Amino acid sequence: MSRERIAAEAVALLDEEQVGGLTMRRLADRLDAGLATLYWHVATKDEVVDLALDEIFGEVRLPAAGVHDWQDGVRILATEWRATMLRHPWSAALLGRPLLGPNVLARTEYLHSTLLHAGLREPHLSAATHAVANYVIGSALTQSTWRLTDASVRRAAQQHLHAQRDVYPTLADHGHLDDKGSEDTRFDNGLTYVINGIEAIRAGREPAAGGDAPPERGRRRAPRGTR
Amino acid sequence: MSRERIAAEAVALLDEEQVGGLTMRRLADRLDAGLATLYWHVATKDEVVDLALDEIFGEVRLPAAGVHDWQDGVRILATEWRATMLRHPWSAALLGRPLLGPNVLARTEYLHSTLLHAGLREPHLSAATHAVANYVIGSALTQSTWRLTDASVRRAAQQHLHAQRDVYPTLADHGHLDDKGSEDTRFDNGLTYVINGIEAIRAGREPAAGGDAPPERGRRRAPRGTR
DNA sequence: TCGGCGTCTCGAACGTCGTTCTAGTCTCGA
DNA sequence: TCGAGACTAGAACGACGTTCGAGACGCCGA
Repeated sequence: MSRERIAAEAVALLDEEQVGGLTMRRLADRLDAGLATLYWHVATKDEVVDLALDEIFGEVRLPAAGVHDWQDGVRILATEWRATMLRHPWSAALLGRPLLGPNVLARTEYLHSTLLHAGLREPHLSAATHAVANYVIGSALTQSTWRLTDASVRRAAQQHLHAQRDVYPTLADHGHLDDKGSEDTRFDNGLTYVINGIEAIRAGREPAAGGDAPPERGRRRAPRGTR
Repeated sequence: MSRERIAAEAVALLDEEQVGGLTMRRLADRLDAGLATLYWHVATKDEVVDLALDEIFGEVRLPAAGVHDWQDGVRILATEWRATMLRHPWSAALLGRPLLGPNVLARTEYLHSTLLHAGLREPHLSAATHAVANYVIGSALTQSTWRLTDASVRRAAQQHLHAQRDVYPTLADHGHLDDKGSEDTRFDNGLTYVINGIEAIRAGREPAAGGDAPPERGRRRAPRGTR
């Protein structure tokens, strides 16, 4: 038994039975091993979850280097990232832990360096990096959750919304919970807003509201009176 | 004992001890009641979680109606929303369930109607609504998670990153995990990208990439040949 | 060849959790 | 007075995460 096998089998178990199905006992059974054996290779269940999460982030293919402009690069990465999370919908519910595995870091590295080479500088460099990542995470979380909710609850919610159309007029009238349009298209459009918003700053078309930028590395704050 | 007290006490318990501290037994103790009593008022623990989540979303103050332009309205709502989630960091980890409480719906209603009155139409109306919401959720999730991680783990992660600066050159050089700048500012900047991106579409300054818009309600597709 | 020491395996158990069962108390209208 | 609901609660069940101690396996120096 190896950590790789544990990670792979944990992913398979999660794919089949979602978060509630991941049990140390069940995982040990799948590995044809005793429960204590599993605990010899892994300290806690949280560690298994971290392994499973980083495992699936390894599925996110990085765009080829130097082929795309920054917008396409970001768009490809975000799309791949989201697709991976939707392929493993349990991942969204488990994000309440720091993601520090090598695969996750590699994807963040790509995103950050792409935006850096696009010409972004602090404070917008890290703001843009987080903006894209957070948009992807939030979208995947919302959508996975909705997808994992049984159809009966979904239908009940929709009826509840329409029954209270005086309280929620806009939501009811526009069928907020209905499956209107493709969810993929909605994600793409939202991603476009984010990318266009970043591009406007990058190209200097918008006032760089900025905020308190951290002092540049290796550079000192200008002495009083030089400005 | 009432559902209101249960919700309030559950929030208090979660605030003090995070997700792991919420136990039906502990909650019953805080309510000066037996365990079975609690189960008479509430069917499952999930129900308690739903109550607690909707309870804190009631803290999100809606912007005054008709005072702000749509950008300020969205910005105020998003800022309040995020502040509430950061005030109760456990909320981020519990979002893997459908949010259908009245308080959550009321906030979504405000967001949706604000964007509608700004002039947005499908497919951009729902795309923009989800974009703002998902950005807020993703940001709050990322930040709460990082905040709940003990300082020792955070330090270890930073050192790990710098030790492998050949693997993650950009992240290490820019101190990706360091607390650079204010997190509030970073959130504000990211929100600006999203809002500006939406505004560009709304004002027609960007090609409305669109995608497959659902047919308008009550309107039929134009018959063949009329275009 | 032997003995010993890491590596790996595992059955059994502990404590805690969510949940249920059953029996009990209280209040109030008929 | 009495009976039916509203409400309380002790005790238990099964499943979970985790730990303990004992054993099996292979390799290496003596």
